[in-house]
Amino acid sequence: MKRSSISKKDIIQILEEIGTILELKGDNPFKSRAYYTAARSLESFTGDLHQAVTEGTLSRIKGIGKALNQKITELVTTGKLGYYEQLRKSMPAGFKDMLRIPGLGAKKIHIIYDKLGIETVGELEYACLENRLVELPGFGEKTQDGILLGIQRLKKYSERHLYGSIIDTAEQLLALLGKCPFLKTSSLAGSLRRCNETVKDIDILTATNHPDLLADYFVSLPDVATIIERGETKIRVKLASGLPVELRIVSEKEFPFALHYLTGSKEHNMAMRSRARSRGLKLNEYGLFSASGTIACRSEHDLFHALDLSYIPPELRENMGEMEAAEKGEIPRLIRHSDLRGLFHVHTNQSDGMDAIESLVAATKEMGMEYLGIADHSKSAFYAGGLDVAAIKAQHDMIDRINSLEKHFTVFKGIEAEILPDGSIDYDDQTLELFDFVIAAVHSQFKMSEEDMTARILKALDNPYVTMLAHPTGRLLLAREPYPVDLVKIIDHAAARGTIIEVNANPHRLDLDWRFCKYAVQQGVKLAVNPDAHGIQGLHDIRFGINTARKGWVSPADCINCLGRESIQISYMNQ
DNA sequence: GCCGTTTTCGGCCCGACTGTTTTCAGTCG
Repeated sequence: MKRSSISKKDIIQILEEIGTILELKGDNPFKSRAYYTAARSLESFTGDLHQAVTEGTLSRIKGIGKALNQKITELVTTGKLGYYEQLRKSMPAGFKDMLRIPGLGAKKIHIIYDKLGIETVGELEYACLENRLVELPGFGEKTQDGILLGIQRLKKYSERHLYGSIIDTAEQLLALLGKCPFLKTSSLAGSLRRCNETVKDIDILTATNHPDLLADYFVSLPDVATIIERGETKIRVKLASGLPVELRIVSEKEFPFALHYLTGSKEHNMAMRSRARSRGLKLNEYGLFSASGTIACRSEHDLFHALDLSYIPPELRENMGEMEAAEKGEIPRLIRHSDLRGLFHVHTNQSDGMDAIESLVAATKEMGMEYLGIADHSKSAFYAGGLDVAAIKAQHDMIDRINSLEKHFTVFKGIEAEILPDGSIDYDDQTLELFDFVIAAVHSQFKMSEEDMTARILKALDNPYVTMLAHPTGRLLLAREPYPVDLVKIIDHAAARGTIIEVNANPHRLDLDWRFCKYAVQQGVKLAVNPDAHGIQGLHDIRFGINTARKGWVSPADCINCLGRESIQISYMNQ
């Protein structure tokens, strides 16, 4: 069979775009949903697409039937899809951007196009300013104002935010709400509660007997800048920073159902509701109902049990296998912050870190850890003050001195060594031998082909001194795309060689991605949740890495830094 | 376009809010 060079990512994007175009064309909404569903299925599919096409196993993937099988096969073999090309030609390119304007959907975009001939966001903005939308059927002054405001906001704010950059704001908001005398219970919900790496807004759920008074309290909080929407149970506002917040208000009795509903994901909710429906029940955010009445649940645990499922932690609710696992009672005991016994990948002021080893040791002990793995940059990272051999020896002397004074704590000697473009490590074996562990990392030459980059990293993993692989894709969330690399190959190779893969906890990285953690764990790869700290403050980023690991189905047994210091020394440190 | 313990056709999660309407359509999550 012929094969094109089209990537899985390209295919996913095309399927999503087809879904969007069908939506815009006013086609059967379930058809467009089928394309979105297929795109999501491919996202979590870790097999080789070319192989699946060759072997005819594509239709085994959930959500891919006859038609999508054909289309994906065409994409994989030719790199193109006639249906998609035609579809794209049949609709102005600007419609896709218009769909991003809040309050504007497929139907309204069509009316605007049919009556005014508007095809782009720019034209639309101009038409609003000329007051030309108000006369359209179903439109009015407020709609036009809303669209104009939406366009301006779209220009001003990026749509997504890093989890790490808004979780504090969210928790502060929750704490402020906690001071309201009418509040009974509250919780964060939405993608923030599911610990997604980036989120669109803050979702908060509250229970009270006095919805009006709680709502008044909320909208009068000093940080609330504008009220976007205010109903009896749902309020949407923007904070002064531009961050959207949605508050839902329910009764205490409804709280568990609403919490589950508002936590999502949407796909998980749909699966839950389908499951309820198939048992003759109805599930919504207010309760679980049978023909004879309501089924009381005091917690989310009760709700899952009522549907014959074991409890599914919020992080796993992505409809990526959690329903099936919960049905069989196979949800793993996910890793927790308190399982951690030590931290690797910490930089000192000897390369580009801010603090001295002694301070980092004290801070790590304060966190209840038994060991600390120092890993400054290696010599090729001159931009970061990478260590030459003399500096390494000086650092090791210092670590020896510290260790000689510590009875219940060990500092391990490590290095974040550069994987050079040819896949070699930037120290000779003699130098590498000096370390307890070596973290291999790519920091240069990102613009290689996927094939070359994969070969580069595979070769580095073959180096017997390499203990673990740092941030496998080099991505910076919302800032820099991952370099092209075949993660499945990397993970398979790490499994074969016993190389550890890092889950980098820096909130800008969170790399290895949770979608691949699950695959790595299934292949028997051990992971290390590493802070990649450049100072004492950065040590606490570890919590973001724990979130990612939990989302990736990682249990304590899969994570080497859940081992005590003696076990880790024996099992994983170079002798 | 997918799917099957209401199965090969006829469903597909379900409700809140807004704005434009006189009872609902569109959008959103």
